[in-house]
Amino acid sequence: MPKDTYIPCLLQLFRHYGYDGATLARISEATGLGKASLYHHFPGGKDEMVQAVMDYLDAWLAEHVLPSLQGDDSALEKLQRMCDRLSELYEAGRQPCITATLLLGSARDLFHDRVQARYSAWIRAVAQVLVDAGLDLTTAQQRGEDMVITIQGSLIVAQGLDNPEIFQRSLKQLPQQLCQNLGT
Amino acid sequence: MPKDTYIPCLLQLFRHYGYDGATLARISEATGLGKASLYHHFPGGKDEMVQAVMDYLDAWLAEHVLPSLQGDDSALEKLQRMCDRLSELYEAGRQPCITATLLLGSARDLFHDRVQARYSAWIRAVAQVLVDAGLDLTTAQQRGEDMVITIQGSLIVAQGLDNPEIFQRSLKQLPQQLCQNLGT
DNA sequence: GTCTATAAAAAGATAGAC
DNA sequence: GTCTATCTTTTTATAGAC
Repeated sequence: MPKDTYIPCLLQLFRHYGYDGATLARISEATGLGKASLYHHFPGGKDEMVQAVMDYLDAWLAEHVLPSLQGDDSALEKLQRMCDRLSELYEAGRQPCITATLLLGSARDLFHDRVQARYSAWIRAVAQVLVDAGLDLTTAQQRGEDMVITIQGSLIVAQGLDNPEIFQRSLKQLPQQLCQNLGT
Repeated sequence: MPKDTYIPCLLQLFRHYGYDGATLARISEATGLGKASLYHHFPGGKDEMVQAVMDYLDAWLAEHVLPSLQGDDSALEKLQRMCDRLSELYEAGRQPCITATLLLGSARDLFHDRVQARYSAWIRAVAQVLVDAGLDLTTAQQRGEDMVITIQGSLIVAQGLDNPEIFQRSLKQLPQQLCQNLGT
């Protein structure tokens, strides 16, 4: 089997257990591969596995999320499309975000740069949509930050209260909030 | 030294490294205690250490945060006082939250109940303030959830972008947002 | 590409002296 | 209450056969 086959499984493991908690024993069991086979696909060990998962997600975001912000329709419609895609990514609030998991463990230093780059790009893309809709740059930037804050926060709280609907409600209200006081 | 001495140090370790990442070696180095001494104070090992940290935080919240929601002044003033206390707890956005760290690792099952209880109590307390100020119960409950979402989310993003000011800005805007459309 | 077997290192935990 | 020494288990990683 080509190594890409195992990426979704690795994503699942790392976002649930974190870098330290996703042990080779667990990974071996979940993928059905022996440890030696895992090192055949990922000679760099867990480090390389996480990088591969991040590559996969970067591609997914570039293909499915960011394009939803393009087009001729209104900012509100763009942001609603984006939220629909994000709901898929996090399975309607039932799945944690791997960036949060990586930021909050001992592997922070290893992956911080990648997480920072992704957050920045994402915030920038949303801010651009709002600037195009007539908002000033500073406010647009803040609302981009607010979007990531709301996504990450509602995923945490959904986990903490064991209630995915908290994520769903937040996501539903998000586009309206981001478009508040837009001239158009 | 009595064991309470080491609680703040343990809090620091667990919220930064998570349950798995806070190894006995690191704990030993940070506290200056040998492993055997750690087991003298905490016979249950790391599990008991985390429980002790959670006890400490529950007491801190009960003593410093929840009382700020009592009194005769306005909802806005109460929530502003609460936010000031939270800023201390998270050192103005430079420290992660231990509940998020515990939810996102392999120790989730061990501590989920405590995290859930804390979130619920906190949400309830804020909702009560808003109900007393005239808001309907459903909206008040949602705003309580929004408060935890904003706190947790902005701490994550502040970590991810290495910029504590994101937390500070969110916290500053939070009381106004929670009091939106209040009759009084 | 996958396996069994094994090694090497790290982590959790305990015994017993001081 | 703290230490050194030791033990057990887990985890990461590799060698080499198929």
